Amino acid sequence: MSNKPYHHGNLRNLLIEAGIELINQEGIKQFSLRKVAAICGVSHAAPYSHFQSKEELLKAMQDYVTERFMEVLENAIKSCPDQKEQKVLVEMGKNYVMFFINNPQYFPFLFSQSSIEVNLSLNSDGRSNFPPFELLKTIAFRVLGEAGMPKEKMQDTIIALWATVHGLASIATMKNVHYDKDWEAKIEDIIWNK
Amino acid sequence: MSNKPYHHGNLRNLLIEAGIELINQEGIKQFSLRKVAAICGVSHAAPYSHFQSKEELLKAMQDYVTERFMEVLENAIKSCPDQKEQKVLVEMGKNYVMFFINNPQYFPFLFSQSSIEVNLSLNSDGRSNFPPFELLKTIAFRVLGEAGMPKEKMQDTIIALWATVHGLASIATMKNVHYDKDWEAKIEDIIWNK
DNA sequence: TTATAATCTTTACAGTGTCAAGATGTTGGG
DNA sequence: CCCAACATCTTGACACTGTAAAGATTATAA
Repeated sequence: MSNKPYHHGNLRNLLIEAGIELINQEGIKQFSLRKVAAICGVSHAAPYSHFQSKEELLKAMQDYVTERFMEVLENAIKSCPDQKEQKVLVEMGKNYVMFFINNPQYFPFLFSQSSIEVNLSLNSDGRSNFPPFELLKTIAFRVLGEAGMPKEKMQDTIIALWATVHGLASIATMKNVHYDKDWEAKIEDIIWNK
Repeated sequence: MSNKPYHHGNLRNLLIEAGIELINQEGIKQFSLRKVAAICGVSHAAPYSHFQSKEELLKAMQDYVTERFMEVLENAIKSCPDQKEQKVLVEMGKNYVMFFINNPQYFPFLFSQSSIEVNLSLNSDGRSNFPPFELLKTIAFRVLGEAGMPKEKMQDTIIALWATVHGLASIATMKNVHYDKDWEAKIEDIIWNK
C-alpha cells in the first residue's frame, strides 16, 4: 500500500483535487488529462502511474464529489435530532437540491455519463452503486414506515421523492434560470406539498 | 434560400440524421465530426460548409430531437379530446418520461451540456428556449386554472410537476435500472398521486 | 549495497476540431 | 451560350487530445 508521497508528493490526490477544480472552473466539456497534469506540474503521462485511463481519474473524482454530497445529506439528518415525521425528508431534499445549486458543474459531471446503477427495490439485496440514493432510501423507508405507510405505497413514494428533488436539481442547474423567489424556501415548499 | 441538393445531395440534413443515429448507437461520448462526415461519405471538413463548428451541428441535432419530443407531447394532448381535469397533464408526463425511456441516449444528449435557458415565471414575457417546457407550462396553466387553483400556487405546482417527470426521466435512463414493475403504469400512478 | 518496484519523463502515434487554400460543380446575367 | 460569382467539397496542415512503450529517476526492501 502506498498513499504517501513518493517522488512528487501525493500526486494521486493532487490530480483528483486539481481535476475537480478544473471542472468547477471550466466545466466537464473543457476537462482534459493533460491540463490536469500541467496544473499539477507533472508531465502529461504522469497520471498513468495512478490511473489506467482518463475515465478512471474521472471515476475517482466522481467518488470524491459523491462523498462531499453524502456529507451534505448527512448534515440534513443530523440537523433533525428529533426526526419529526417527514421533516428530515424535507431537509434531505432541500440539501440535495442546494448542493447542486451551490456547485452547478457537479450535476452534469455526476449524472451525464452516468455509470450510476439504480436499484429501486427496497430489500437489501438490491443496491445501487450510488450511496446518496441508498441513504435516501434507507431514511425514507424508516420515516415513512413509522408514519404508517403501507409497504406497497412506499416504493412509489420514495421514487417520487427522489425524482422530484433530482429533477429540481437538474432544472435549477440549467443555464439562465430565472426564478423570482428564494430557491431555498421554495424548494422546501415544493417538497412539503408533495 | 437553398434547401435542395447541390453537389452531394442535402448534406446538411444528412449530417443531422447521421449524427443522431451515431448518438443513438454509441452515445454522446463517442460522437465526433469526422465520424459523421465519414458516415455521410464526405471529407472531414465538408461539414464546415453547413455548420460553423461541431457545437452548431450538435445544436441542430438537439433542435431536431426536440421537435420529435414536442410531437410526442402533443400526441398526449390530442389523446385527451375532452381534456378532463388533470388527465391531460398525466398523459403529458407519461409521454415525457417514456420518450426518454424509449431513447435513453437522448436525455444526456439534450440536457448535459445544456444550453437550455429556463424561465419559470408564468407571464408570457418570460420564455424558455426549450419549447417542451413552454408547452407544459401553457397546458398546465390552463388546466390548473380551470380546476380553480389560485395563481399563487400554480408556479410551484408546475415546477413540481416538471421536476418530477424530468427527474423520473433522468433516473430511468441511468445504467442498469432495476425496477420490478411496468414503467408506463407506474409513472402514471406516481404522477397521479402527486 | 543492491536488486526490485514505484514513479515520472520522453517520445511517438492515432484521432480530434478547425482553418486555409484550392478544386469542382451550380447558378444567374450578359 | 458563356463566363463570372458563388456554394460546396477536398486536401493539407496545425494544435490538442488520450494512450502506449521505453527509459530515467527515486524509494523500498533484502
